[in-house]
Amino acid sequence: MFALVDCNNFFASCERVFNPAVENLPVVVLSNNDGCVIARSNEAKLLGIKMGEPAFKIKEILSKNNVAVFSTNYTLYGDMSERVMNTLKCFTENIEIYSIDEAFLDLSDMKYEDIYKYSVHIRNTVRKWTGIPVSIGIASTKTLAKVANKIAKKNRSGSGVYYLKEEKQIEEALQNLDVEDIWGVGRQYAKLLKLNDITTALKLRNANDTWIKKNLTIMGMKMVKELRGIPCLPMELVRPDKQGIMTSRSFGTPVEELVQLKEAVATFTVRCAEKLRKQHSCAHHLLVFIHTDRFKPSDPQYRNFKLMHLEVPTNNPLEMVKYSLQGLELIYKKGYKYKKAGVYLSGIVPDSEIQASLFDKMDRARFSAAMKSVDIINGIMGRDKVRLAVQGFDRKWKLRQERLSPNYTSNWRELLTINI
DNA sequence: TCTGGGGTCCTAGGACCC
DNA sequence: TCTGGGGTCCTAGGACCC
Repeated sequence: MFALVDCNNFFASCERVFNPAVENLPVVVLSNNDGCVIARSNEAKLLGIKMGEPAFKIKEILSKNNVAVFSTNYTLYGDMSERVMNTLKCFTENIEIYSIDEAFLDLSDMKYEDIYKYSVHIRNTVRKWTGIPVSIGIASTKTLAKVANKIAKKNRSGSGVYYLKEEKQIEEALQNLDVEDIWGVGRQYAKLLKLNDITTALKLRNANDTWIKKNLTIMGMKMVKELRGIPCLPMELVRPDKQGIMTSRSFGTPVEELVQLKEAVATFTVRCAEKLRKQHSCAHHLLVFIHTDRFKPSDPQYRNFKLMHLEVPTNNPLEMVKYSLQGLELIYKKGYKYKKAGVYLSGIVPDSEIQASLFDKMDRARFSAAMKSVDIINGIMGRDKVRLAVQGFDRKWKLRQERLSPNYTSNWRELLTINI
Protein backbone atom coordinates (compact mmCIF):
# COMPACT_ATOMS: atom_id res chain seq x y z
CA MET A 1 0.00 0.00 0.00
CA PHE A 2 1.21 3.46 -0.95
CA ALA A 3 0.14 6.67 0.68
CA LEU A 4 0.73 9.95 -1.07
CA VAL A 5 0.99 12.86 1.33
CA ASP A 6 0.57 16.17 -0.47
CA CYS A 7 0.63 19.58 1.20
CA ASN A 8 -2.42 21.67 0.37
CA ASN A 9 -1.57 24.83 -1.60
CA PHE A 10 1.88 24.49 -0.09
CA PHE A 11 3.52 27.90 -0.63
CA ALA A 12 0.31 29.73 0.27
CA SER A 13 -0.05 27.59 3.39
CA CYS A 14 3.54 28.38 4.45
CA GLU A 15 2.77 32.10 4.33
CA ARG A 16 -0.35 31.57 6.40
CA VAL A 17 1.42 29.68 9.16
CA PHE A 18 3.29 32.83 10.21
CA ASN A 19 0.74 35.40 9.18
CA PRO A 20 -2.69 34.63 10.63
CA ALA A 21 -3.97 37.94 9.27
CA VAL A 22 -4.27 36.26 5.85
CA GLU A 23 -5.94 33.14 7.22
CA ASN A 24 -9.30 33.94 5.71
CA LEU A 25 -8.13 35.99 2.75
CA PRO A 26 -7.43 34.66 -0.71
CA VAL A 27 -3.65 34.16 -0.92
CA VAL A 28 -1.38 33.88 -3.96
CA VAL A 29 2.37 33.40 -4.20
CA LEU A 30 4.23 34.70 -7.24
CA SER A 31 7.18 33.23 -9.11
CA ASN A 32 10.60 34.88 -9.21
CA ASN A 33 10.51 38.51 -10.29
CA ASP A 34 6.91 38.58 -9.08
CA GLY A 35 6.02 37.21 -12.49
CA CYS A 36 3.44 34.44 -12.45
CA VAL A 37 1.07 32.92 -9.94
CA ILE A 38 2.61 29.68 -8.67
CA ALA A 39 0.45 28.96 -5.62
CA ARG A 40 -3.12 29.77 -4.64
CA SER A 41 -5.22 29.26 -1.57
CA ASN A 42 -8.64 27.69 -2.12
CA GLU A 43 -10.24 31.14 -1.93
CA ALA A 44 -7.93 32.38 -4.69
CA LYS A 45 -8.77 29.35 -6.83
CA LEU A 46 -12.46 30.15 -6.41
CA LEU A 47 -11.80 33.62 -7.77
CA GLY A 48 -10.79 31.94 -11.01
CA ILE A 49 -7.10 32.77 -10.69
CA LYS A 50 -5.23 30.24 -12.82
CA MET A 51 -1.95 28.51 -12.11
CA GLY A 52 0.90 30.16 -14.01
CA GLU A 53 -1.04 33.28 -14.82
CA PRO A 54 1.09 36.45 -15.19
CA ALA A 55 0.42 38.71 -12.22
CA PHE A 56 0.11 41.89 -14.26
CA LYS A 57 -2.83 40.41 -16.17
CA ILE A 58 -4.89 39.86 -13.04
CA LYS A 59 -3.94 42.99 -11.15
CA GLU A 60 -7.51 44.13 -10.95
CA ILE A 61 -8.84 40.83 -9.62
CA LEU A 62 -6.12 40.89 -6.98
CA SER A 63 -6.85 44.37 -5.68
CA LYS A 64 -10.63 44.15 -5.99
CA ASN A 65 -10.81 40.97 -3.90
CA ASN A 66 -8.27 42.01 -1.30
CA VAL A 67 -5.99 39.14 -2.26
CA ALA A 68 -2.85 38.76 -0.14
CA VAL A 69 0.05 38.63 -2.62
CA PHE A 70 3.50 37.27 -1.73
CA SER A 71 6.80 37.12 -3.58
CA THR A 72 8.25 33.63 -3.59
CA ASN A 73 10.28 32.90 -0.44
CA TYR A 74 12.03 29.69 -1.27
CA THR A 75 14.14 29.73 1.88
CA LEU A 76 10.99 29.63 3.98
CA TYR A 77 9.26 26.97 1.88
CA GLY A 78 12.35 24.78 1.79
CA ASP A 79 12.63 24.90 5.56
CA MET A 80 8.92 24.22 6.08
CA SER A 81 9.17 21.31 3.65
CA GLU A 82 11.96 19.83 5.74
CA ARG A 83 9.79 20.11 8.85
CA VAL A 84 6.90 18.32 7.15
CA MET A 85 9.16 15.57 5.83
CA ASN A 86 10.85 15.12 9.21
CA THR A 87 7.43 14.74 10.80
CA LEU A 88 6.48 12.07 8.26
CA LYS A 89 9.72 10.24 8.98
CA CYS A 90 8.49 9.73 12.53
CA PHE A 91 5.80 7.42 11.14
CA THR A 92 7.79 5.31 8.71
CA GLU A 93 11.31 4.98 7.36
CA ASN A 94 9.92 3.94 3.99
CA ILE A 95 9.46 7.40 2.65
CA GLU A 96 10.20 8.84 -0.77
CA ILE A 97 10.39 12.62 -0.85
CA TYR A 98 8.97 13.19 -4.29
CA SER A 99 8.95 16.97 -4.41
CA ILE A 100 9.06 19.98 -2.13
CA ASP A 101 5.47 19.35 -1.03
CA GLU A 102 4.86 15.65 -1.65
CA ALA A 103 6.02 12.34 -0.24
CA PHE A 104 5.09 8.72 -0.83
CA LEU A 105 4.92 6.46 2.20
CA ASP A 106 5.08 2.70 1.85
CA LEU A 107 2.54 1.39 4.35
CA SER A 108 2.89 -2.29 3.42
CA ASP A 109 4.28 -3.08 6.86
CA MET A 110 1.25 -1.74 8.68
CA LYS A 111 -0.52 -5.08 8.71
CA TYR A 112 -2.03 -4.69 12.14
CA GLU A 113 -2.88 -1.05 11.91
CA ASP A 114 -6.02 0.42 10.47
CA ILE A 115 -4.38 2.22 7.54
CA TYR A 116 -7.11 4.80 7.23
CA LYS A 117 -7.09 5.75 10.91
CA TYR A 118 -3.31 5.79 10.93
CA SER A 119 -3.28 8.21 7.99
CA VAL A 120 -5.74 10.51 9.71
CA HIS A 121 -3.37 10.48 12.67
CA ILE A 122 -0.43 11.34 10.41
CA ARG A 123 -2.36 14.19 8.88
CA ASN A 124 -3.36 15.63 12.26
CA THR A 125 0.19 15.38 13.55
CA VAL A 126 1.68 17.23 10.56
CA ARG A 127 -0.90 19.96 11.01
CA LYS A 128 -0.19 20.26 14.70
CA TRP A 129 3.60 20.18 14.50
CA THR A 130 4.11 22.33 11.40
CA GLY A 131 0.88 24.21 10.77
CA ILE A 132 0.70 22.83 7.25
CA PRO A 133 -2.51 21.12 6.09
CA VAL A 134 -1.96 17.97 4.02
CA SER A 135 -4.13 15.51 2.12
CA ILE A 136 -3.42 11.80 2.00
CA GLY A 137 -4.43 9.37 -0.72
CA ILE A 138 -3.96 5.63 -0.21
CA ALA A 139 -4.00 2.88 -2.84
CA SER A 140 -2.14 -0.15 -4.12
CA THR A 141 0.02 1.74 -6.63
CA LYS A 142 1.59 5.19 -6.71
CA THR A 143 -0.55 6.30 -9.63
CA LEU A 144 -3.76 5.21 -7.88
CA ALA A 145 -2.54 6.91 -4.69
CA LYS A 146 -2.31 10.10 -6.73
CA VAL A 147 -5.91 9.57 -7.83
CA ALA A 148 -6.97 8.95 -4.23
CA ASN A 149 -5.18 12.10 -3.13
CA LYS A 150 -7.15 14.14 -5.65
CA ILE A 151 -10.38 12.80 -4.16
CA ALA A 152 -9.17 13.54 -0.64
CA LYS A 153 -8.48 17.14 -1.67
CA LYS A 154 -11.76 17.61 -3.50
CA ASN A 155 -13.84 16.51 -0.54
CA ARG A 156 -13.30 19.62 1.59
CA SER A 157 -15.54 18.65 4.47
CA GLY A 158 -13.95 15.22 4.72
CA SER A 159 -11.05 13.99 6.81
CA GLY A 160 -8.45 14.89 4.19
CA VAL A 161 -7.70 11.19 3.78
CA TYR A 162 -9.07 8.88 1.08
CA TYR A 163 -8.45 5.18 0.83
CA LEU A 164 -9.03 3.75 -2.65
CA LYS A 165 -9.60 0.15 -1.73
CA GLU A 166 -12.45 -1.81 -3.33
CA GLU A 167 -12.53 -2.48 -7.08
CA LYS A 168 -15.89 -0.76 -7.31
CA GLN A 169 -14.51 2.41 -5.72
CA ILE A 170 -11.54 2.38 -8.08
CA GLU A 171 -13.73 1.99 -11.13
CA GLU A 172 -15.96 4.84 -10.06
CA ALA A 173 -12.98 7.08 -9.32
CA LEU A 174 -11.41 6.39 -12.72
CA GLN A 175 -14.75 6.88 -14.47
CA ASN A 176 -14.97 10.37 -12.94
CA LEU A 177 -11.38 11.35 -13.70
CA ASP A 178 -10.56 13.17 -16.92
CA VAL A 179 -7.67 11.62 -18.74
CA GLU A 180 -5.63 14.84 -18.55
CA ASP A 181 -5.76 14.76 -14.75
CA ILE A 182 -3.83 11.52 -14.50
CA TRP A 183 -0.25 11.62 -13.20
CA GLY A 184 1.87 11.13 -16.31
CA VAL A 185 -0.57 12.56 -18.85
CA GLY A 186 0.41 16.03 -19.98
CA ARG A 187 -1.00 18.31 -22.63
CA GLN A 188 0.30 16.43 -25.65
CA TYR A 189 -0.73 12.99 -24.48
CA ALA A 190 -4.16 14.28 -23.43
CA LYS A 191 -4.70 15.63 -26.93
CA LEU A 192 -3.65 12.38 -28.54
CA LEU A 193 -5.73 10.25 -26.19
CA LYS A 194 -8.85 12.33 -26.70
CA LEU A 195 -8.46 12.11 -30.46
CA ASN A 196 -8.65 8.35 -29.96
CA ASP A 197 -11.74 8.56 -27.76
CA ILE A 198 -9.83 7.85 -24.57
CA THR A 199 -11.38 10.57 -22.44
CA THR A 200 -11.45 9.14 -18.92
CA ALA A 201 -8.98 7.34 -16.71
CA LEU A 202 -11.21 4.27 -16.91
CA LYS A 203 -11.02 4.22 -20.70
CA LEU A 204 -7.24 4.57 -20.47
CA ARG A 205 -7.07 1.66 -18.04
CA ASN A 206 -8.89 -0.50 -20.57
CA ALA A 207 -6.92 0.71 -23.60
CA ASN A 208 -4.98 -1.52 -25.95
CA ASP A 209 -1.46 -2.31 -24.72
CA THR A 210 0.23 -2.28 -28.11
CA TRP A 211 -1.25 1.08 -28.97
CA ILE A 212 -0.24 2.54 -25.61
CA LYS A 213 3.31 1.26 -25.87
CA LYS A 214 3.67 2.61 -29.37
CA ASN A 215 2.23 6.05 -28.70
CA LEU A 216 3.02 6.73 -25.05
CA THR A 217 6.28 4.76 -24.79
CA ILE A 218 7.19 2.39 -22.00
CA MET A 219 6.44 5.04 -19.37
CA GLY A 220 2.85 5.28 -20.58
CA MET A 221 2.52 1.53 -20.38
CA LYS A 222 3.72 1.56 -16.78
CA MET A 223 1.18 4.24 -15.97
CA VAL A 224 -1.67 2.18 -17.48
CA LYS A 225 -0.58 -0.90 -15.55
CA GLU A 226 -0.51 1.13 -12.37
CA LEU A 227 -4.11 2.17 -13.05
CA ARG A 228 -4.88 -1.55 -13.24
CA GLY A 229 -3.42 -2.01 -9.78
CA ILE A 230 -0.10 -3.51 -10.87
CA PRO A 231 2.74 -1.57 -9.21
CA CYS A 232 5.41 -0.57 -11.75
CA LEU A 233 6.89 2.45 -10.04
CA PRO A 234 8.89 1.35 -6.98
CA MET A 235 9.64 3.51 -3.96
CA GLU A 236 12.89 5.43 -4.28
CA LEU A 237 14.08 5.66 -0.73
CA VAL A 238 17.42 7.31 -1.49
CA ARG A 239 17.60 10.35 -3.66
CA PRO A 240 19.88 9.72 -6.60
CA ASP A 241 22.45 12.39 -7.39
CA LYS A 242 21.34 14.97 -9.90
CA GLN A 243 22.42 14.38 -13.49
CA GLY A 244 22.07 17.98 -14.52
CA ILE A 245 22.33 21.14 -12.43
CA MET A 246 20.99 24.47 -13.52
CA THR A 247 21.00 27.97 -12.12
CA SER A 248 19.23 30.61 -14.16
CA ARG A 249 17.31 33.79 -13.53
CA SER A 250 15.28 36.36 -15.34
CA PHE A 251 16.56 39.81 -14.53
CA GLY A 252 14.51 42.38 -12.64
CA THR A 253 15.51 44.94 -15.24
CA PRO A 254 17.03 44.14 -18.63
CA VAL A 255 20.83 44.03 -18.79
CA GLU A 256 22.87 45.37 -21.70
CA GLU A 257 26.45 45.62 -20.49
CA LEU A 258 28.85 42.71 -20.53
CA VAL A 259 30.17 43.64 -17.08
CA GLN A 260 26.79 43.09 -15.52
CA LEU A 261 26.13 39.89 -17.43
CA LYS A 262 29.48 38.68 -16.13
CA GLU A 263 28.41 39.38 -12.56
CA ALA A 264 25.24 37.38 -13.08
CA VAL A 265 26.86 34.47 -14.89
CA ALA A 266 29.68 34.29 -12.32
CA THR A 267 27.14 34.24 -9.52
CA PHE A 268 25.08 31.51 -11.21
CA THR A 269 28.24 29.49 -11.71
CA VAL A 270 29.12 29.81 -8.03
CA ARG A 271 25.58 28.61 -7.15
CA CYS A 272 25.96 25.64 -9.46
CA ALA A 273 29.29 24.78 -7.87
CA GLU A 274 27.65 24.91 -4.43
CA LYS A 275 24.95 22.47 -5.56
CA LEU A 276 27.63 20.26 -7.03
CA ARG A 277 29.70 20.17 -3.82
CA LYS A 278 26.58 19.51 -1.79
CA GLN A 279 26.11 16.19 -3.55
CA HIS A 280 29.88 15.50 -3.72
CA SER A 281 30.02 15.58 -7.49
CA CYS A 282 32.05 17.18 -10.24
CA ALA A 283 30.96 18.27 -13.70
CA HIS A 284 32.49 17.62 -17.10
CA HIS A 285 30.53 20.18 -19.11
CA LEU A 286 29.31 23.67 -18.46
CA LEU A 287 26.78 25.44 -20.63
CA VAL A 288 26.16 29.17 -20.44
CA PHE A 289 23.21 30.83 -22.13
CA ILE A 290 21.76 34.32 -22.51
CA HIS A 291 18.66 35.61 -24.19
CA THR A 292 16.53 38.69 -24.70
CA ASP A 293 12.89 39.12 -23.68
CA ARG A 294 10.77 36.88 -25.90
CA PHE A 295 7.63 38.68 -24.77
CA LYS A 296 8.84 41.87 -26.42
CA PRO A 297 8.82 41.02 -30.10
CA SER A 298 9.36 44.69 -30.94
CA ASP A 299 12.83 44.57 -29.32
CA PRO A 300 15.63 43.02 -31.38
CA GLN A 301 15.84 39.37 -30.33
CA TYR A 302 18.93 37.31 -29.71
CA ARG A 303 19.57 34.03 -27.93
CA ASN A 304 22.62 31.86 -27.81
CA PHE A 305 24.50 29.34 -25.70
CA LYS A 306 28.00 27.95 -25.47
CA LEU A 307 28.91 24.53 -24.19
CA MET A 308 32.34 24.41 -22.53
CA HIS A 309 34.20 21.17 -21.90
CA LEU A 310 36.22 21.12 -18.71
CA GLU A 311 39.57 19.37 -19.03
CA VAL A 312 39.16 17.64 -15.71
CA PRO A 313 35.74 17.38 -14.02
CA THR A 314 35.59 19.90 -11.21
CA ASN A 315 33.35 21.49 -8.61
CA ASN A 316 35.68 24.38 -7.96
CA PRO A 317 33.99 27.72 -8.62
CA LEU A 318 37.28 29.51 -9.33
CA GLU A 319 37.95 27.20 -12.21
CA MET A 320 34.35 26.97 -13.38
CA VAL A 321 33.85 30.73 -13.46
CA LYS A 322 36.83 31.02 -15.81
CA TYR A 323 35.09 28.70 -18.26
CA SER A 324 31.66 30.25 -17.96
CA LEU A 325 33.00 33.79 -18.54
CA GLN A 326 34.98 32.59 -21.53
CA GLY A 327 31.77 31.08 -22.91
CA LEU A 328 29.82 34.23 -22.17
CA GLU A 329 32.31 36.41 -24.01
CA LEU A 330 32.02 34.17 -27.06
CA ILE A 331 28.25 34.59 -27.31
CA TYR A 332 27.77 38.14 -26.00
CA LYS A 333 26.70 40.70 -28.56
CA LYS A 334 26.46 44.37 -27.84
CA GLY A 335 23.22 46.25 -28.37
CA TYR A 336 20.70 43.79 -27.00
CA LYS A 337 18.59 43.98 -23.87
CA TYR A 338 19.18 40.71 -22.11
CA LYS A 339 16.39 39.38 -19.93
CA LYS A 340 17.74 36.08 -18.74
CA ALA A 341 20.97 34.16 -18.31
CA GLY A 342 21.85 30.80 -16.89
CA VAL A 343 24.44 28.14 -16.30
CA TYR A 344 23.82 24.43 -16.77
CA LEU A 345 26.15 21.62 -15.69
CA SER A 346 26.16 18.14 -17.16
CA GLY A 347 28.42 15.14 -17.32
CA ILE A 348 28.18 14.89 -13.56
CA VAL A 349 30.31 12.30 -11.77
CA PRO A 350 31.01 11.52 -8.11
CA ASP A 351 34.04 13.49 -6.88
CA SER A 352 35.67 10.21 -5.89
CA GLU A 353 35.74 8.98 -9.48
CA ILE A 354 37.56 11.74 -11.30
CA GLN A 355 39.59 10.83 -14.34
CA ALA A 356 42.76 12.84 -13.96
CA SER A 357 44.58 14.45 -16.84
CA LEU A 358 48.20 13.76 -17.64
CA PHE A 359 48.76 17.43 -18.46
CA ASP A 360 46.88 18.91 -15.55
CA LYS A 361 48.92 21.68 -13.96
CA MET A 362 46.50 22.60 -11.22
CA ASP A 363 47.08 21.85 -7.56
CA ARG A 364 43.60 20.44 -7.00
CA ALA A 365 44.10 19.33 -3.44
CA ARG A 366 45.07 22.86 -2.42
CA PHE A 367 42.16 24.43 -4.27
CA SER A 368 39.75 22.01 -2.75
CA ALA A 369 41.02 22.72 0.76
CA ALA A 370 40.61 26.45 0.16
CA MET A 371 37.03 25.94 -1.01
CA LYS A 372 36.22 23.95 2.08
CA SER A 373 37.26 26.91 4.20
CA VAL A 374 35.18 29.28 2.09
CA ASP A 375 32.18 26.98 2.44
CA ILE A 376 32.59 26.93 6.21
CA ILE A 377 32.96 30.71 6.49
CA ASN A 378 29.94 31.34 4.28
CA GLY A 379 28.00 28.68 6.15
CA ILE A 380 28.47 30.70 9.33
CA MET A 381 28.52 34.27 8.03
CA GLY A 382 25.99 33.97 5.22
CA ARG A 383 26.07 33.22 1.53
CA ASP A 384 28.64 35.09 -0.57
CA LYS A 385 30.33 36.75 2.40
CA VAL A 386 33.51 35.50 0.77
CA ARG A 387 33.12 35.75 -2.95
CA LEU A 388 34.79 36.36 -6.25
CA ALA A 389 35.28 40.01 -7.16
CA VAL A 390 33.70 39.39 -10.53
CA GLN A 391 30.39 38.53 -8.84
CA GLY A 392 30.06 42.24 -8.16
CA PHE A 393 28.27 44.23 -5.52
CA ASP A 394 25.58 46.42 -7.01
CA ARG A 395 23.70 43.63 -8.78
CA LYS A 396 21.53 45.72 -11.00
CA TRP A 397 20.23 42.50 -12.52
CA LYS A 398 18.80 41.12 -9.31
CA LEU A 399 15.27 39.88 -8.87
CA ARG A 400 12.26 41.97 -8.23
CA GLN A 401 10.65 40.80 -4.98
CA GLU A 402 8.33 43.45 -3.73
CA ARG A 403 6.15 41.34 -1.46
CA LEU A 404 8.71 39.16 0.23
CA SER A 405 7.77 37.75 3.63
CA PRO A 406 10.42 37.45 6.38
CA ASN A 407 12.55 34.33 6.71
CA TYR A 408 10.75 33.43 9.92
CA THR A 409 12.49 30.12 10.43
CA SER A 410 16.01 30.64 9.15
CA ASN A 411 17.18 34.12 10.14
CA TRP A 412 17.47 35.35 13.73
CA ARG A 413 16.78 38.90 12.69
CA GLU A 414 13.54 37.93 10.98
CA LEU A 415 11.90 35.91 13.72
CA LEU A 416 8.19 36.33 14.19
CA THR A 417 7.45 38.91 16.86
CA ILE A 418 4.23 39.06 18.81
CA ASN A 419 3.05 42.10 20.74
CA ILE A 420 1.17 41.27 23.90
C1' DT B 1 6.14 48.35 -16.81
C1' DC B 2 4.80 43.47 -16.43
C1' DT B 3 5.19 36.41 -18.43
C1' DG B 4 9.61 31.21 -13.19
C1' DG B 5 13.01 27.76 -12.25
C1' DG B 6 14.13 23.77 -11.65
C1' DG B 7 14.24 18.45 -12.80
C1' DT B 8 13.30 13.26 -15.00
C1' DC B 9 13.03 9.61 -18.62
C1' DC B 10 12.63 7.73 -23.37
C1' DT B 11 13.41 7.36 -28.39
C1' DA B 12 15.39 7.94 -32.85
C1' DG B 13 19.21 8.36 -35.45
C1' DG B 14 24.09 8.75 -36.42
C1' DA B 15 28.74 7.21 -35.70
C1' DC B 16 31.30 3.64 -34.50
C1' DC B 17 32.69 -1.64 -33.57
C1' DC B 18 33.28 -6.83 -35.16
C1' DT C 1 14.72 -8.09 -58.25
C1' DC C 2 15.46 -7.11 -53.39
C1' DT C 3 21.72 -4.89 -49.95
C1' DG C 4 24.30 -9.38 -43.45
C1' DG C 5 23.59 -9.20 -38.70
C1' DG C 6 24.63 -8.17 -34.64
C1' DG C 7 26.13 -4.73 -31.12
C1' DT C 8 27.52 0.08 -28.21
C1' DC C 9 27.67 4.95 -27.19
C1' DC C 10 26.23 9.59 -27.69
C1' DT C 11 23.11 13.47 -28.54
C1' DA C 12 19.02 16.14 -29.64
C1' DG C 13 14.49 16.54 -29.01
C1' DG C 14 10.19 15.66 -26.97
C1' DA C 15 7.32 14.04 -23.51
C1' DC C 16 6.46 14.37 -18.56
C1' DC C 17 6.76 16.17 -13.29
C1' DC C 18 6.70 19.85 -9.30
